[in-house]
Amino acid sequence: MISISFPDGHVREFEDGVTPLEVAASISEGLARNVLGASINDAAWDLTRPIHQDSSIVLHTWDSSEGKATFWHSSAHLLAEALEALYPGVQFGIGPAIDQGFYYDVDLGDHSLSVDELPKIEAKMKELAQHKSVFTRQAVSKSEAIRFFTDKGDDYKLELIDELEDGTITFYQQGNFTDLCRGPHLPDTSKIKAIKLMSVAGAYWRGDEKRKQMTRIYGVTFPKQKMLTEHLALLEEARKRDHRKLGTELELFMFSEKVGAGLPIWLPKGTALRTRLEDYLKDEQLRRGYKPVITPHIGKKDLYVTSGHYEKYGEDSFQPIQTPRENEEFFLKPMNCPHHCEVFGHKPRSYRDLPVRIAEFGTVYRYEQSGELHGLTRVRSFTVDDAHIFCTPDQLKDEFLDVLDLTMHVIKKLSFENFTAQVSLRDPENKSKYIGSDENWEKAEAMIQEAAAEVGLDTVVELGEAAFYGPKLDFMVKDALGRSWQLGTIQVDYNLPERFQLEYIGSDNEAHRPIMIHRAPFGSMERFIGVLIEHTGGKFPLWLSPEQFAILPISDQFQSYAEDVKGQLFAAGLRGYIDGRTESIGRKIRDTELKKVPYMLIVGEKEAGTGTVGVRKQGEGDQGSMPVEDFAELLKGLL
RNA sequence: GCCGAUGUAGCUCAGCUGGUAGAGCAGCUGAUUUGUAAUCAGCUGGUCGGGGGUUCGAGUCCCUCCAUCGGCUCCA
Repeated sequence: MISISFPDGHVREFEDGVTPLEVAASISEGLARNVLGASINDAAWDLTRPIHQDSSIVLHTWDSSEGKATFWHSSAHLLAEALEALYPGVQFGIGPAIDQGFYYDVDLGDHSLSVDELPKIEAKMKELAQHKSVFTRQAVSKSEAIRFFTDKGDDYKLELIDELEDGTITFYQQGNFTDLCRGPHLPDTSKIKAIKLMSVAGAYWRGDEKRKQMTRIYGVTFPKQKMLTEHLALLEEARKRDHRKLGTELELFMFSEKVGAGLPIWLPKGTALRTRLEDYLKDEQLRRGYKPVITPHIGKKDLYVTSGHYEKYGEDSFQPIQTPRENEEFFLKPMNCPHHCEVFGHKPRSYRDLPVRIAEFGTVYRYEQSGELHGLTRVRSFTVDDAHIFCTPDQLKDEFLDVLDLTMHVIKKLSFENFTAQVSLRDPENKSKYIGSDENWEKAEAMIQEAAAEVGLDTVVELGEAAFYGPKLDFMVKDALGRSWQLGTIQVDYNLPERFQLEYIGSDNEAHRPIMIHRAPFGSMERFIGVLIEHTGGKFPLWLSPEQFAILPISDQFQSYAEDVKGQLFAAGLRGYIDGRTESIGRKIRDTELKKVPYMLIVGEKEAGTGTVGVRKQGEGDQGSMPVEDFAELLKGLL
């Protein structure tokens, strides 16, 4: 007998060799039916794999991420089995579960797979799932594993095996398909009831663009058809919130083929929104002692040689602009920091003047590869709500904490509750990618983690995500389709002050090197607003909304009363317009609803006679009528 | 940049195996003066993404460039 302990603490005795599935069955029939995977002593475990020692157990159902991962990983194997049946000779890379499903990277030789073939593969998967093929786990020696895939002719698997320890290698087989795999898997394929292959994409083998590009097939599966239907409906809803679609519909911004790809053009409504966001941060920064500056959009090549940007990105930037006579070379600025370093350095600085906080909404231009461009979230020209803080080592922590406070303030103000704080450190395997001494890097990296811990911020650490001059604390937010974007960022930098030979005179009358903090709470106005559009679905908070109200006269006769109301509301500091078209009230309401103007004010005979407005809230309908001044107060209370 | 797909009026889309473009909405004009999500009628509007080719004839086929979409790689 062995004893097995459960997450709630209680312990029960079972026969030696009991399987998690049997354990589940001993609890309830329903659990046995719904369980998808298990963890034994925190290690992933197949439901049908015997347990031979005293253990702790966690049973995973669909409601847990482990349960879903097991389900989707098994689905990837099912996809592979179908592909092997339909495309003999296909070679397999990797096929993991991901956030919303799974994929498998395959090499189909000369055949280029088109989306039209997906239904056929889907059908094959369904057919194979119904065979109720059992997933069998088999430990194999490294030489056996190599022999198997050599015979099969799968170079990718051989490369993977090459990196594995002998004695740790397992195969999983279901039906006629055998794969190198760590597991775990479902007991059999029959649980996979609903299958949808989503898309086909290219993906470099092992993520290396110098290696072969494989075909990646994305799919998602569910234990019930209804869940798939709901999932697809949810995706459809998310597409409606796509900022590229809403941005066009609400006339916030546009792109023009003539102006150029990745160069957003802000339309009046988008500009109104963006300006309000900028003004809000500018005010906040003034209160916190930032000094706004304005610097040019280009800078001499030498500036970027000094900063190190030229060496790092010179080839991958927009190429220099040359003056016609002198052949001087200027680059469009890809960052504001070199300019700001010059601002700091323009006069002698005393320790008494520090910290110096130089702020600028600076527009920068970066060459992004054509395939990378994406609405407002990945563009070639964007405006950073940038500032650079130059301080003494003693001040660093406090300055960092103040920046953190400001960033959290912004995130809260815009209700981005679901962010991830990511500590982006350098890749210890590849230090040559970065400038500066190990000592400075270590100091900076330690400081960021310390400060984050101090304010109780939950962070995830990512190695290799640092900027080339320093580590970062990045705030990541997901878009409507679940893609993660970096918004706010705080970076500690010991290196640029050195490269620019920046100094201040300390109380000891000696020259010292300041430390620099780069920070941008929004990150980029473009990306921030792109993500904001998706979060709000275009229904912006009242203080940001380009129009706060629309006055809808029932007929022409009430035009002058409408003007009257508008005058009163303008006087109260609110903004809006009159829809004076000769249209039915139903029509005006519909159009205004679609424009997502927060409040509609219906004015007709009743209202004109009593000095009131009929208030209708966007998306919520009629709110009854109230005196104009009450409405003004109501709105001001909401700002 | 790479793999795959798409590109027809301002927007959403139709256009079969090649025979020289069509709808709804928007816009304009007129009528309607309207009470909480589309009043009616008429009209305008497209070098079918650009260029090249095949063909008697190309929105439909081929090449190429551009842009967009889904990914990969990259992201100071």
